[in-house]
Amino acid sequence: MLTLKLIRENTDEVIKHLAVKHFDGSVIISKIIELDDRRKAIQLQLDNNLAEQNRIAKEIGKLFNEGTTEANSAKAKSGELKELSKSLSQELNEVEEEQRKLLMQVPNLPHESVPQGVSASDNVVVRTGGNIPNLAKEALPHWDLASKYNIIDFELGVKITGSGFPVYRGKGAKLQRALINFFLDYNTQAGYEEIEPPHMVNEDSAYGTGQLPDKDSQMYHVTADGFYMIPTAEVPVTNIYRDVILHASMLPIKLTAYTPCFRREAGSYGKEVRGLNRLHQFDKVEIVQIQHPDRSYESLEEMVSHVEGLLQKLELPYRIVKLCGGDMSFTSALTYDFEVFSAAQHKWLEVSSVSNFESYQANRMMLRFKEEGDKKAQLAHTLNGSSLALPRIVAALLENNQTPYGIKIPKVLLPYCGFDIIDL
RNA sequence: GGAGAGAUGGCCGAGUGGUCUAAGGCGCACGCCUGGAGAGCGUGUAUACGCCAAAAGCGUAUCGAGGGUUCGAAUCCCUCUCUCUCCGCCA
Repeated sequence: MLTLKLIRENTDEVIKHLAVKHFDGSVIISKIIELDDRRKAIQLQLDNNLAEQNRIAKEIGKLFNEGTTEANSAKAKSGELKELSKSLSQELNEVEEEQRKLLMQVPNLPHESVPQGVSASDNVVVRTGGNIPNLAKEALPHWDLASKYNIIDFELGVKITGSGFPVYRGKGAKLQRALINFFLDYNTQAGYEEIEPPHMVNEDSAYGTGQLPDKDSQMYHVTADGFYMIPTAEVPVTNIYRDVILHASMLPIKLTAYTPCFRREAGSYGKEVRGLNRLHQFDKVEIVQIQHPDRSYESLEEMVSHVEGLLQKLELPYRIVKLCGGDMSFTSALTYDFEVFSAAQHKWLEVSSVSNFESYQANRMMLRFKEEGDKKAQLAHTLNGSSLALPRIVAALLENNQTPYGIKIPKVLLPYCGFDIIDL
């Protein structure tokens, strides 16, 4: 959520920047400011009114203490004021709610370095690495390899739950565990504190990171208890600091967590989602940083090279793209996507998305910090990224490393797997 | 799931209708004292919104959340949430 201060003080700038995200803010912004003027006027009147009521009540209290029980005219006056206060505060609530609703509809401002563009094809490739293998003509896509070596069973998942819930078995299951451990170790060595958070969250948390109200159809909702299955560890982990005021000296806070992720992804079926390409449940290791506004872009770059290091160790061909205005998420100010090349599908697959949300999430969840000696708390910046999402990494590993005699496992995973090849 | 007890500031904890402008303590910050430290003494110690060009200052709200009674609610009433204890169930 953008701050009212920013909207009021830099109205034209805000509208101009929103246009990069192809969001026409002119009408909604002026509506928000208009509501804000009304809000202030109402609150001034209400506050004065309440102050008068308080004054009368104290006076009556004084009379009682002095033994006088007659205070009927004051009581009547207070009654009138109370009526007025009631309608004013109702009006105030309505205005505030309407303003909040509008504010929630305004996306985060893109950073000035965000490239212009409307779709993924306008994203800018900033770096590439690794080598794309030359596979034989008879090379198999990962879903065929998965069944050939009996390491992932998609049909069995359908029987147990439904499509998009694969069953990993044998070396396939072990590979999952190896990747998770490898990622977590790599992150904690870089100073991230390991967190194991709840896999379901309440409504407040879902609002805090922005999954609600607009993306509720993407989350599994446990209606009996009002919980949501987490679509990413970002939600529970970032919400650790909801309604918290930190000391500036505690920044940056760096956290990492492995969790399964649950996404309904309603309505998307077909070739694009075959095999591991898109699932309802998948494993992911996430990194989160809470940082001082002056240093959040340094952190973003640090997180980008951190994730890049993982892909290099896995010896996968990758590219890093900077998302254009039209392809960015609602809440992000700047996002780098990481893609690996899946050689049998001849496709780049997104395996990580590293973003700086600046104060957009922090404002929504009241995550602030106080500078030593300062009286006023200010909003922190939040950042997060995957390091990494497993299924597409597995897809690329299987396809790219296939040989006639089995699938080779990257050296870095050997201590975690205990094997260096998946064969028959 | 059943029965009971609770929820007060950064923390502990008092407070059952009117100087609550929330006692007291701990912690923290600053000052005095000291050769230095400690002890002691003193002062201060939340958040949001609004008024004000800004600061100072002032106003309003906040004692788990929401509603109600009353001129006046931390205190009384209703609803909800959460925590604890006991029982039941359970990895």
